[in-house]
Amino acid sequence: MKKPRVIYWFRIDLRLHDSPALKAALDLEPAAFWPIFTWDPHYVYRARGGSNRWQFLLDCQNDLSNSITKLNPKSKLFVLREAPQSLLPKLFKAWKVTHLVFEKDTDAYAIERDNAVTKAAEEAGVKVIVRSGRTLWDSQEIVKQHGGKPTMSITQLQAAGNRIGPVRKPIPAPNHIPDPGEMPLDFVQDQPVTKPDVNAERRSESDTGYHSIAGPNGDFAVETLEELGLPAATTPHRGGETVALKMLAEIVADTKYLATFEKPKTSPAQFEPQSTTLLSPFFHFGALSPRLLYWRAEEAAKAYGKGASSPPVSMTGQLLFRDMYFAAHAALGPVFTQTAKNPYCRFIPWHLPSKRDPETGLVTGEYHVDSKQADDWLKRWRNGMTGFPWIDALMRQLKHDGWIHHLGRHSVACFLTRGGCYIDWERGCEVFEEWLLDHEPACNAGNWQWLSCSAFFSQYFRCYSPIAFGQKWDKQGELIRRWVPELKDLDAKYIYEPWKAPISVQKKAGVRVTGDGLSTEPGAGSGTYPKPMFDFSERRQVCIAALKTAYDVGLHGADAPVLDGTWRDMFPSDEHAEIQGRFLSDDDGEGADNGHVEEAHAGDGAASGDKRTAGKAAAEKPKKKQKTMADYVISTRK
DNA sequence: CTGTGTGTTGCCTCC
DNA sequence: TGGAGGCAACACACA
Repeated sequence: MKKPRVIYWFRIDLRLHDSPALKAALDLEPAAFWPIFTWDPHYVYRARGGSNRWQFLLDCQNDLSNSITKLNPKSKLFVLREAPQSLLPKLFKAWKVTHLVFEKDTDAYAIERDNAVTKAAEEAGVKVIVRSGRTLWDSQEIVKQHGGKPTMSITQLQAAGNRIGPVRKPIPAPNHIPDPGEMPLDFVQDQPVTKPDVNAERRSESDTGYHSIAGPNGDFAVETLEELGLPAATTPHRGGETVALKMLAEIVADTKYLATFEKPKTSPAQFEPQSTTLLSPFFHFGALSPRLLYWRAEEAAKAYGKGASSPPVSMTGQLLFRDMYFAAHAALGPVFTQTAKNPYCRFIPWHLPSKRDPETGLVTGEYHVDSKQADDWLKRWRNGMTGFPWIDALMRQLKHDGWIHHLGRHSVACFLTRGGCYIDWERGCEVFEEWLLDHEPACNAGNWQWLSCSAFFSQYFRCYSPIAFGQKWDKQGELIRRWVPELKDLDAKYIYEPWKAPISVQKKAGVRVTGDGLSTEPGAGSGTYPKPMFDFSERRQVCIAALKTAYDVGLHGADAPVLDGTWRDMFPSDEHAEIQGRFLSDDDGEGADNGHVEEAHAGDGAASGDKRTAGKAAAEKPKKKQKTMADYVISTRK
C-alpha cells in the first residue's frame, strides 16, 4: 500500500487542539505531511475587512506556524499565494499527494470553493477527508435534523442538537507532526484577478502579495500587512491560539464567573477589562474550539452546583446562538445574509436599500440613495458623529478596537435601523463586516436581522434609547469620556445629552455643541461636538409606526412583490413617504426633520386618540387599509 | 382552528 | 437602589 502523503489545508481552523480534521489527517500516519494555507485572492479581494482583522488573521497564522515548528523543527504553516482552485490540482501532481484533509466550512463562497477543489482532487485520484469542527454540532447535520429548514430559535437548535447527541468532547492537540515532503514548485503560477477589490480604499500601498507562490523570500512565510499594502492596525486585541488558550485558562480559573455568567447582566459600558470573554475573534479564525469553552463551562456549572446559569443567557447559551446562526446560514445559503430572496426575512422598506444583481438576485454591495438625509445619517453613524455620545462612543470603540460588547452592538444597530434612522440593516451589516474582529457572516447577518426586527425578533416597540440605555450601566459616562474626548470634562448630568448643557457649562468643559457632524472630524481637536442629528423620541415614533405598517403588509424577502417592485402598491401611498423608502423631502435642507411630516398629519384630525383603538385595530386580521401613521403616532403619544 | 405559553438582554414609573 | 408592573402586543410552537 502506498504511504499517505497528506496535505492538511488550514482555512478557518487555525489551531492544533480539538481539531477533528487535523486528528483524521494525523491518524493516517503520513509519510509526508504538509500543513498549508492558501492565500486565496477570492477571499483577499472579496472579504471586506480593515487592518485590524487582517492583523488578527496574520497573528493566528504566525502563532500556528510557531506551534507546528515547536513539534517539528522541519515544519511550519506553509503559506502559498494562489487561488486553491488552481493551485491544489498542481500540488497534487507536483508533490505526489494521496490525501487532502480540511475542516468543513459552510459559508457561501467556501462551499463553492470546496466543491471545486474536491472535484479536482477526485479527478487526480486524491482522497479528500472533511471533518466538521467549527461549531458545536455539524451545521449541515443540524439542518437535516430540523427538516431542512433554518433554525430560527434557540429551542429549535437545541432540539435538533439533542437528536444528534451530546456535543463532542475536545480532542487533545497532537504531540507529533510528521515531516513535510519535498515541495517543488515547477509549475506556472496562476495570477489572480485583483479587481474588483473591496478593500482597495483601505490599502495605502499596492498589494504585492501575489508576486510569487512562496512569498517574497521564497520560504512560504506568513504575509505581512506591508505586503498587503494595508496601514498598521489600531486594535489592542491580538490573535493566535496561544493567546486564546491563555485567556480561556484565566476564565476557567474563575469558576463562579463561568458558571453564573448571564449575558444580559454584563455591562456594555465596561472596558479595561471588558465584562465578557472577548473570545469571539478566536472562534472566527478557528484559533479556539467552541467545544472546548462549551465543556469547560459545563464542568464549571457542575462544580458550582445550584445557582449556575443556563441557556440562553449562560456561556453555553452564547455558543448555542452561534450554532443557531451557522445552521440557519447553512440551510438558506447566500440569501441568509440579505433580505431579497430570503423567505425568512421580513421585508421592511428601509432607506438606502441594497442594489441587486438582476441575474443572481444577490446584493452587489452598492445601494440606492433614496434620501440624502438618511445617507448623511449613515455617514455620521459610521464616523461616530451622530451627536448622541453613547452611540458615538461605541462606534469609535468599534472602529478603533474592532470589538464592542454585544449589548453595545444592539444599541447602535437598533439606532441605525428600527430605532432611529430607519436605514437598511444591510448597510450596518457591511460596516460591522469591515470593522469587527469577530465578524462571522452568519452571526452578523443574523444579529442585524434580529435587531432590526426583520427575523428572529419582532417586538419593535422595545426600542433601545441612545440616552437611557447607556445610563443604566454607566451613570458617570466613563465609556463616553474614554472614546469621545471632546466631552471628557462635561458634567455627568449632561454627558448623555450634551445639547442640553447651558453654554456656561459647555464653556467650562471646553466644548461647544455645534455643527452638522459632517464637516468636522471626530476627536477633541476642534473643541466642538455635533448637535444630535434628530429628536430621538420623534424618530422612535416614526420608526415604530413604519414597522407596524410593514408588519401589517406582511411581506418577506422571497415574496414576488418584493422582487418585482410591486410591493409599493401594497403600502399606503401619498403621505407615507418615509415608510415607502422614498423619503426625499429634505431637498431644501434647513432642519427638514421627518418628524414634521407626522406633525402635519397629527393635526389633521384623523386620529381617534385612544391607545386601545390602535391595539384593537392591529388585532384585526389583514386590513385593506392600514391605520395611518398619524393615527398611531397620536395614540402612542397620549 | 383557537388558545396559550414563550421568546437571551426596553423604558418608565413606582415603591 | 433594585425589582415589579404597566406599557401595547408580534411570531411561532404546540396542544
